[in-house]
Amino acid sequence: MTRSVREELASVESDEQRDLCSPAGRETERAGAGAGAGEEEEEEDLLHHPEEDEEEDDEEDEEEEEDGENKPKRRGPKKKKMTKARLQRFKIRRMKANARERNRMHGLNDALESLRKVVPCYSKTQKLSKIETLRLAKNYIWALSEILRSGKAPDLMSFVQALCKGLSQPTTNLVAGCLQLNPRTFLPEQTPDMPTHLPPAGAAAYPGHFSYQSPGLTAGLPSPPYGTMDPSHIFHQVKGQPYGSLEPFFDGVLVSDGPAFDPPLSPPLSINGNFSSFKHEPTAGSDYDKSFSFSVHYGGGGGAGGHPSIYGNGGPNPRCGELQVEQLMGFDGHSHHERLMNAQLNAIFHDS
DNA sequence: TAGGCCATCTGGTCCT
DNA sequence: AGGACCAGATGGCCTA
Repeated sequence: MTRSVREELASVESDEQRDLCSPAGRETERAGAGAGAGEEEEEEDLLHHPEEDEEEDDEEDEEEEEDGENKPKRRGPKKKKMTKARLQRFKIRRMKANARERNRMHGLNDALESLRKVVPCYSKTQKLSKIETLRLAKNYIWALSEILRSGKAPDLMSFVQALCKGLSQPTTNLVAGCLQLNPRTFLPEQTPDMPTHLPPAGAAAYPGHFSYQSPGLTAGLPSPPYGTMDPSHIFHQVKGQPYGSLEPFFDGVLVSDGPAFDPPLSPPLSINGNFSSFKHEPTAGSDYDKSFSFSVHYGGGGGAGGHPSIYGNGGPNPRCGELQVEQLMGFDGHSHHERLMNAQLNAIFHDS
């Protein structure tokens, strides 16, 4: 091994060590038991390549010998012999490429994690899978676009239906858990005996409390702790953009009194209307095209420090007569939930 | 134990 | 030549 090759190899190896020390690198370590071991084996194989024993010097440009006269000439670039030096360079190149690929995937996963935090259902303990995160994000974007396009706010059921469209059952259950809803109340295929255009039984039966039914009623419902459906997600703001694209729609309603990135987490909103303008992709078995005509009031006093109206510790919203977001959060009590939400919001808004 | 999810490795392709 | 990106393969972990 030449000196330069040896140095480069050491450099790459130290890079990998750095990977192992980084947070993402711990994942590498976990999987390293599998793939990493395999890599070592392969490297061992490469190092003991049969051709290697034939040539010990650095002749790299020597062309591969033809196996025989009878064999047709191979097209394309001729393969070069794997000399020891070439083998080492190949190994180094491969290790570098692997490290880059790892970093790239870590970046991708970081971005996905950021996405998880801004879609409606976020939980550190019950992470959405990658594909479900993307699906939920797509639904979420679409639903918000519909709000902007139609100028009307959706009723909760329609909104949740839109969010859950195409999601797996467990994810749907998770979203339901976040909302403290029973998936049966908004999944048409799961409520054969209940017309989907009717208000959910839970809402009708418990006007002041959107109860979440026991997991036993819903196959595959994950165990607590669930994530939370943070209402601020619905009107999530982009860093540096006080109200993002929602500003025109909620112009005059939202209040900003903080620094550049200190958004009022729960703007005082009173939303009425239906989501009948929802247009869903044609999906087999999809029955989401029905229109609903509920109304949801998102009351709130706004301001720094959390969700005053949602938690009931701020200015009450007298306009909220039908269904308040706080009523959807059927946890034990405000203090507990507030802590939960604050922690989550901190994670969301101070993460990046 | 099968299936889902995930991280990683790897070789190919394209681009600079 | 080297980096970014991609898709396939592989093996580990977890859960029903």
